[in-house]
Amino acid sequence: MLNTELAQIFREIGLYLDMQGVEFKPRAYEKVALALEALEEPVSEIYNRGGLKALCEIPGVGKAIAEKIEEIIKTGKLTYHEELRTGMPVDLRGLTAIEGVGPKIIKILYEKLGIKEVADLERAAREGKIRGLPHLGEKMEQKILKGIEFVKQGGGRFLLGSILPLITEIEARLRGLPEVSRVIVAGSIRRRKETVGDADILAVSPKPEKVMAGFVSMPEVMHVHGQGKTKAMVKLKIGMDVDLRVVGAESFGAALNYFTGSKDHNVALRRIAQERGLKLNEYGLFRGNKSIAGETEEDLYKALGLAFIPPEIRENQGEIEAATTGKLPDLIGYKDLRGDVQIQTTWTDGSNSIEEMANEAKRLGLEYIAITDHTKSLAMTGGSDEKKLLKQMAEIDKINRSLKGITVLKGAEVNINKDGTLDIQDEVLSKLDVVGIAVHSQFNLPRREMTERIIKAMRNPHADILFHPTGRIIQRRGPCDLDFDAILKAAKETGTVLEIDAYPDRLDLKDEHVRKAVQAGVKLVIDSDAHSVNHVRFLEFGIAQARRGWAGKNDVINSRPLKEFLRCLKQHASSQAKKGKVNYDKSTL
DNA sequence: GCCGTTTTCGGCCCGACTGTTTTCAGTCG
Repeated sequence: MLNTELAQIFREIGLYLDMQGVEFKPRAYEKVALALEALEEPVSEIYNRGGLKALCEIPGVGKAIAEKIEEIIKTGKLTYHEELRTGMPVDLRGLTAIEGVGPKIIKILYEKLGIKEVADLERAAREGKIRGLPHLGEKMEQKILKGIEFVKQGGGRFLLGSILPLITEIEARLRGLPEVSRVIVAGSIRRRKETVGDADILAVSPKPEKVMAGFVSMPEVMHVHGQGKTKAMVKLKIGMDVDLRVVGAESFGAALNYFTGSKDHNVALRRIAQERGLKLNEYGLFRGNKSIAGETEEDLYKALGLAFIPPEIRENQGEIEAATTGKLPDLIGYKDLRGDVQIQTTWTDGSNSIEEMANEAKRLGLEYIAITDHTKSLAMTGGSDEKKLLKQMAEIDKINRSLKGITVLKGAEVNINKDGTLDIQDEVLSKLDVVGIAVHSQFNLPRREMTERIIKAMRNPHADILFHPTGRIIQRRGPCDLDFDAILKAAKETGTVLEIDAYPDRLDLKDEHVRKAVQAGVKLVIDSDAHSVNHVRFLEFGIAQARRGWAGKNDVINSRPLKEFLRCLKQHASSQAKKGKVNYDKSTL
């Protein structure tokens, strides 16, 4: 039983209890569902390792839920859940995915019309049977039909990198309205989550109605869900919902904090406020009726006794504890990178030349780049063999002689064969400055075989960086099944650096892996995986991912000047150490 | 049902908007 399946059982119990009007328990079950989904280790393994006691260490799991988990692991089902489902056998997951449909409405639909699944609901709505039910009228009937349509279109989440340009433009346009003094995009976009479900925009204005009117009449808007005095909700033509909220300047910080989330982070902050006899809402932090903070987020955190917490790590994953004890990490900054070390060119499947890529990187303020075209077993990209690589190296030498202000390093994205060997001979690899290794085929090997394959490749003395370590492509391909802890251990042992591939649909490593790597003391690079000059700017998404994983500047070696960067790579470190030029000590890297 | 350097019992985040209402329930974030 997968963690997500367990989570779904508990989520459904929460919904059933919600229907019955039970207080507080629904939230306990929902919370446990989220906690289980966030776990990397299979719950069954936790149980096998430490029984009920170990289960109780999962946040939100107490004695009662631990016993329920045990029952599911032992029997494959949960009697309590089965009983609830027998009482109302409906497709909770499908129905709650429809906007405006929650547990109470589902109960009414089932009891009055016998609706069990989305298809039943759609039919009933089309036949006009929804209107007239308690709490349901003609408008809800239409809203439900629209919601079903949206779900059918696969509506859901959007890649951060694909929607950020549009949202930034909308933000700029709002800022241009004469009635508006401040605008900022909050929500999961401000936290730089890799995918976002909607956009939350916050504005300060003395005339909210005018701002609302300007917002809902923008050409990108397809539908207005709702429009009040201070809040409007629309759906854009691209299918994404955008909420706009207008507040007064005195509440800007509190509102920004509230709309940035995450929800869990906010709940935790409010609890802290409460413990101090205060009340926190989107208008400010209050003692009685008196606001004691709220104009800026900095004030707010300070008044709660916390250091300022960067938006990227507001997930209630330990950042609040760290902020109380002064142990927040000093995150890498958006301007801290000095080089980009994965770049493809027209030599293989890129669309720009080495010089063009170098000039773009220079324009963005970088000091060095590594050209890392594909290698021969990736035939469809025209991957380089040894001969072509040597030719490219000579070409790079030539380019470096004429290029000013940026250095081009010789590299390759070397393919890892199925057996863990590399598809370029060591003799040629030894001549490269940067050897990236990557899996590009046979993604579905069993966990053990895949892990051993990659570790074997990492043990090659010339392999410097493991590119896109899990191989996932967001919304298209899941990660390879591998033992990430074993990969980290091998990285530490061999001095192999792990990549954060900043390409918006890769972002591989992802945030939680980054955090593990940082904790393990494994070094990272952030690079763009650019295949065109327009892609080098993707570095910002990689930096965001690194920040979400609590990485500091020190953890990311391409934040260092060129010479230092090279010293951090295996082959350079060891070869120069041999020559007695550098005191190579992995522990200081 | 969970949780605890104020608690093993008594708390559990808070408000906007909509649609259905005749003062509010449900959903959402």
